[in-house]
Amino acid sequence: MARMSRAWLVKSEPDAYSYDDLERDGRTMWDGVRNYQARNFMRDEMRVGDAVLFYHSNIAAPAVVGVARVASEPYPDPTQFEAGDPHFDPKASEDAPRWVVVDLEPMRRLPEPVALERLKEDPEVEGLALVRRGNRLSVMPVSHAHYRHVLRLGGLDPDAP
DNA sequence: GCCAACGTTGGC
DNA sequence: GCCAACGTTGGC
Repeated sequence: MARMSRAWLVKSEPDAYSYDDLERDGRTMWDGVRNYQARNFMRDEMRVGDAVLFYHSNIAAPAVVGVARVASEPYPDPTQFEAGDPHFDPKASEDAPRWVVVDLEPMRRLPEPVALERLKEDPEVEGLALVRRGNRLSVMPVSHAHYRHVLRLGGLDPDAP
């Protein structure tokens, strides 16, 4: 039996890379993740076809703004090998890569962005890592129930293709 | 292995 | 711009 697809949330500062940018590019390499917990989720659990909530962070009104799709298996993050790159890691080598990426593709923009402020007062999303105090993870798992709820809040039918 | 200092994230 | 909450680093 095929693996059940999973749902995730990724954060991005829109000044650095926004959902608009993802739609413009059509596909992007999700590079620069330098946190072990986030890395482990990507490396060990993210697979092609998984759904991804795309969240804009570090702005006046942080919000989930769209849905993306994991478009590749995890593979070594090339920026870790590039001296001079902001994400260069001198302790990583081609033989022993430390960091991974996946490719992401845009799926649907949410007709109504779902603000963090909105989620924080919603008992339906209790347990969602995003609304836990002090959470700084940039890649986190989202339950199917929470994923579907966020889509509905954003004005999408979770059962529509 | 402890823990203080430091750096980063990200909401506000 | 502030600062709380973390994660990492490095001296010991």
